[in-house]
Amino acid sequence: MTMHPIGAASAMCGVNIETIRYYEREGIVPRAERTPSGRRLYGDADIARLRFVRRCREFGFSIPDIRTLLDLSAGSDAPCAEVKALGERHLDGVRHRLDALRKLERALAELVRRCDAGRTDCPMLERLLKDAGTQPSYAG
Amino acid sequence: MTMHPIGAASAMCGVNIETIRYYEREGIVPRAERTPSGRRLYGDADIARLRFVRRCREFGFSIPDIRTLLDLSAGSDAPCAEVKALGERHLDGVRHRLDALRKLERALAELVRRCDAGRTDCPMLERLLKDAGTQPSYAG
DNA sequence: TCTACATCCTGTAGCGGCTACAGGATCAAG
DNA sequence: CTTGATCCTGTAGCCGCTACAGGATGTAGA
Repeated sequence: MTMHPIGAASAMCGVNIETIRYYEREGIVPRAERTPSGRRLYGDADIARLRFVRRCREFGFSIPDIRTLLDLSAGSDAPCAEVKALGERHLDGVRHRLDALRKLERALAELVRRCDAGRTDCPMLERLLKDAGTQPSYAG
Repeated sequence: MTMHPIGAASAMCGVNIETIRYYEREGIVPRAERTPSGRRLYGDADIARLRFVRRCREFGFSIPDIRTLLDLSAGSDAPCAEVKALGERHLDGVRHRLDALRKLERALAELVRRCDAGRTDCPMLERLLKDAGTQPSYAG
């Protein structure tokens, strides 16, 4: 099997070198094989695993979630129900953050809109100084 | 002036005790007055400032941004233009995150939707394992 | 007065998920 | 044989808190 040093592996999987080493420290990917001088070597399976992790991160899964997904994908029994449940929990979380961020965007847009540049008194500062109007509840 | 210990001040401004101390360490609020035994004491102006900081945080402003807002509100010249500019920059950032999160939500919803619990093969895992379909680009 | 218990103090470490060094070893090409 | 790229380990920093440990002080009741 063709083995690649970490730089090439990084380019192939789209995960930055430092992050690959971090994943190894965290046990997300197994300790890589080494050359006699101690340099890491990656085969196709390793690179596939790193790509999987990257894709999971792009979908916003946490490191513990990814650990679970890796365990489920390694197990022999049908994991689909559990995978789906995990995905749904994550989706719920994302939707909550989305709601919070939408509220924040509205409140912030309103705050800025009321602000006419060039005047002496500043409505935006005043609203931040006093209690007034719609308060966002930011969580994202 | 009536002075309050940190617990009462915390209740009045809605900022947690540890966070108040953190703000003091960071120089967001000035070092509080002390009793002879070294306990912090807060007056109305201190509590108003803490409330201001809390409100800024609820609008998602960063600590450095809040420092700037505090400087602007303390200055004697008309700060509205700068305040507005800062608000707009922040709003831009929020909108970018909102876009990213919306894309993520769509991609994730699609990923989960395709997953029928109970089957042996798992489409969700497969899509994470292989390159396929819409990839989110998560940044929030 | 003694005893509980609440509140406060400083200082430090942890969270997540990286990222950015320092300081050194090793490798490939010319 | 030199240059420069690549790699190694280990540690610290990012953000905005939060959670201790271990101790001092304050307050209220018996």
